[in-house]
Amino acid sequence: MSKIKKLYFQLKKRYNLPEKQWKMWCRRPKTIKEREEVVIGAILTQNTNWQNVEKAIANLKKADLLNLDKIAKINLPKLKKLIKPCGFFNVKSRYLKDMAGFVLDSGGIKELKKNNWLKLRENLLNQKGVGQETADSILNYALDKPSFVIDAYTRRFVKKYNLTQEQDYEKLKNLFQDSLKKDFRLYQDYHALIVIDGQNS
DNA sequence: AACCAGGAGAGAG
DNA sequence: CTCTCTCATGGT
Repeated sequence: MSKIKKLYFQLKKRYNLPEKQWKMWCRRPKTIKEREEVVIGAILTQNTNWQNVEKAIANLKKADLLNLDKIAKINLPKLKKLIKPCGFFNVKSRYLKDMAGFVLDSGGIKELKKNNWLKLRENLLNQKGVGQETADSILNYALDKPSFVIDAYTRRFVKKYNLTQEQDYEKLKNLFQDSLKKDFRLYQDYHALIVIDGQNS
């Protein structure tokens, strides 16, 4: 068994991965509304801690704007004001609107889910404001696709357990994917454990 | 008061 | 292709 797989069982046992430990960013969305929230969160959380994102999301929810249709229509200054707490609001507001447009033009979340996800990943990467991490977050968390997310937590995790010296995003991604069954739930759980382990050390 | 927190794009060399 | 700079807020 690979080191990565062993670590998974080890961490799962140590942290007893129960539903209650699942916070918003690692909870499995079911409804379209929830999936759209994940997409929005994926953009807002860029280079920001989750607490600030929660404030921005709370603002959007309070204004009843926490869905892609509304985001696509709202005027830019208003959107900026609402997402201000999570920083970089000038770029993120533009990214959000672009993303909303992209999803809607594609026929919505439901249609996107039917796409070949490798092709969809390419399309996502062509969107301004969507890099590899954001694309994989959307694919894995919002669309139930087995695309492993490499982020700052994952990189620290890899270093902490001496899994490899590699820094390249794709190579790190493959390191995990090649060692694990292609299961989007497993990828989500693993990433949640990586974050929990990172916060407990 | 500096520094960090789940990134990505644009420009320089 | 790799490096550096910029975008900006909130908590410690």
